[in-house]
Amino acid sequence: MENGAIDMQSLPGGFNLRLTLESGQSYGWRRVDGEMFDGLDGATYETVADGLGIRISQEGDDLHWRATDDATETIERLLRLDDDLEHIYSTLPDDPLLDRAIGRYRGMRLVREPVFRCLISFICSAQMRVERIYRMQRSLAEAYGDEIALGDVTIHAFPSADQLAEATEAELRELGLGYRAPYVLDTARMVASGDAPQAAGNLEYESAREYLTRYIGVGEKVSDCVLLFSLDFLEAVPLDTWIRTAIESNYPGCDRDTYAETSRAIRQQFGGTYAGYAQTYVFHALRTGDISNPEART
DNA sequence: CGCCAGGCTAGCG
DNA sequence: CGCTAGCATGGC
Repeated sequence: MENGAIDMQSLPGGFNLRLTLESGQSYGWRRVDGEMFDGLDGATYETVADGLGIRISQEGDDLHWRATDDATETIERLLRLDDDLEHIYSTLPDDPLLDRAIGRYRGMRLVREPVFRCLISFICSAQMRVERIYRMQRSLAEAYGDEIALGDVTIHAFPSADQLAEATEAELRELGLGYRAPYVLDTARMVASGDAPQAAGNLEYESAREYLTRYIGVGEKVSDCVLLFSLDFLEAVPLDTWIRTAIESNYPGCDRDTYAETSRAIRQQFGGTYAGYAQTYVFHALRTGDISNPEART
């Protein structure tokens, strides 16, 4: 077991652990000192990544961690501490909605999620409330994942594709996955048989989005989530219900006939390269109701 | 009770 | 191709 702290004082744009892990991007961290969204500061979270059991919490400019081995590089990668947030903010457009979201959520970073659990998480996300998605992924981890001992606590890893491929559809329905159960199972079996989603990483963005729809339960929107939250396509803008609402009210010129065309328009509206950052700030603001949309029709 | 949630698939025309 | 009915489950 090792302990450490990462000093984030000099990190451009800062860092906010709670916003980063409770904004519906990653469903792979479990909050251990309370339920998700209960608003407590100094929250503590656990996950397993790179085979390491990790527990982290934030106190001011320090990100404290305890892990089964040195987890510094893993944490920096998972939480995108390599992103220059100030530069990214500077590429996003000035508009009332985005300005207020950035002002309120300064330090919220995108995540760089392990791709298989990201894929499964967002297959499960279809027609599902964010709060329930967290519980579903935790159920999958407890039912099929490895148990990692960290001191006197046990952390459940998200199952590998091989592990999840051994489940049955009936079991997954028992966990409350509903009609997504066969999607999850078929996708896990595809990945387990060697069809790796990482292959999308070598493609140009729109080709990559098309590529991931090969998996059962993955359409354009879920594909965009995987590209954005796992595969470093920061220009990806998942067109979910909240973003579509924002497009209608705030960026009506971006509303087109097809997903692909609306995607191009909103990506350009959000400054191109880091458009996915804008998407995530707007998504969190509208979903939580933290910010009343200045352009919304009442 | 009805409605809706980070949509997708299959099966039409 | 584009379009849409149907889909599980739980919380309000």
